[in-house]
Amino acid sequence: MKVLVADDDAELRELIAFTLAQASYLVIKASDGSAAVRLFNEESPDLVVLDINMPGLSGFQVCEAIRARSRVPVMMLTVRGEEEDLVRALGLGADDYLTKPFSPRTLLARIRALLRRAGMESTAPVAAGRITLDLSEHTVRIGDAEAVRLTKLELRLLQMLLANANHTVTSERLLVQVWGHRSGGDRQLLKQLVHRLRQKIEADPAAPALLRTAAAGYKLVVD
Amino acid sequence: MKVLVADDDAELRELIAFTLAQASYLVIKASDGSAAVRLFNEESPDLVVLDINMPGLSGFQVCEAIRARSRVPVMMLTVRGEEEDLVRALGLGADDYLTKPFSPRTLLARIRALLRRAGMESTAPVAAGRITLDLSEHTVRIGDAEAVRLTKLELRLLQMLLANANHTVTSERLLVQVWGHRSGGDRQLLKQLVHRLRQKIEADPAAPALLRTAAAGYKLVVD
DNA sequence: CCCGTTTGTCACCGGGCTGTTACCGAGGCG
DNA sequence: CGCCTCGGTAACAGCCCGGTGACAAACGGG
Repeated sequence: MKVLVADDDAELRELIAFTLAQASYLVIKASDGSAAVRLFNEESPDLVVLDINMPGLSGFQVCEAIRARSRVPVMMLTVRGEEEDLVRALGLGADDYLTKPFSPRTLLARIRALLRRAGMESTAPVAAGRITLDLSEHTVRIGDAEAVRLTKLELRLLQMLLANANHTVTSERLLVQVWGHRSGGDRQLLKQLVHRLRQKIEADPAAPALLRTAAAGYKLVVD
Repeated sequence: MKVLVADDDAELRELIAFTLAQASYLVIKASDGSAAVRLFNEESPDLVVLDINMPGLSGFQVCEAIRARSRVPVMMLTVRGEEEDLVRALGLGADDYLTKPFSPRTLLARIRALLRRAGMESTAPVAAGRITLDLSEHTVRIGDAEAVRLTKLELRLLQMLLANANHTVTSERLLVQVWGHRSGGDRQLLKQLVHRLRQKIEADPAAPALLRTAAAGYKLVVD
């Protein structure tokens, strides 16, 4: 599950990101409004956490831009006592809000409630280069080829790699994100999963062009 | 639209009641928890506003009693800073909450959002493609075929799928929407219900053309 | 209260997913 | 050269999950 967190307050942003990562959400961070809009288009998150007060584009404007093309759940962050903000945010299509300060537990409970309500059906597929991932259908399409059906784990792995396209992701991190393992040691699982995924997405699985082995991990190469 | 308001604070209760009445909701008032449960059973409201701190039965207990038999939207009222309360309330199946004090405008906005989510305020389309649902008659018609009578649960399931025609709806979401289950334990129920519904609406139930199994859920395929 | 309908539960099957073990080959190093 | 490590590959077995049938429990109208 991918979550976009947009807040210009670095400390709060990292706290939220850490909390969500601990709960095995895949977190994408934005430090201002325009970055939030760009990352939303690039990453197609399943949920967006938006601070209202941001330099450049405000949370309202970001919310509006998102709502123009998606019904993804949006949670707004506000300072206490600004009721006008709440009414306006809900009017723009935000699904919920939190009043700062809030506890990590509260944040998690609300986010889970939102995702439960929304049924987490991100209609928009995730894409990078020639690779298009359809999370709701559990399929991936390479270029013009036919869509390939993926298993749950394969989907998670590919989602992680796609979120870091052209960058190496360490085996350690993949283990944590895909299986939730806290300790290392279980590399065999990853080896097998990579192998099975290559069988499905590589033209020549023996000579990987997309899912490459890199130092201490793997990397998804897109054009 | 009928709303049950339960709060032992007479002043706040009347303010809420007045606000809702102005917005042309029909309001039923309860001044303690046991009255709330009794009135809920007698009146079958479309939405419940529950104060957590009440003499006798607390808002938690009332919420629990309501959730044992209904999926009606529940909004909890809490005092500021009691984050534990929020987590507990959402865990018990409450759909939203408000922190006292709040403005009438905020209350109205949140209640409307809740009703919109529950699909009670929108004119939910009861038809898509060749499939036509008659909610009052509990029947469904496929193309020119004769209308088929459905049970309550079958109707709810089909209604959910129809509202998301051609899109996968996760099992988790279906469980919540049809039975109101909070924990995702019981897949057997869904399996059986899908099976029974297929017997009624599919030409060849062994090879489903309409109600197809999809990754992590089901999908209603319409042309 | 009785009886048919509806709903929940149990058992079983079969297929695909996943974890495990074993083995191979390449490369590093004494 | 022998040993070790590490990634890739294959094979296998257990497990999970969806489909199905049978039956019990709960419900509901006469």
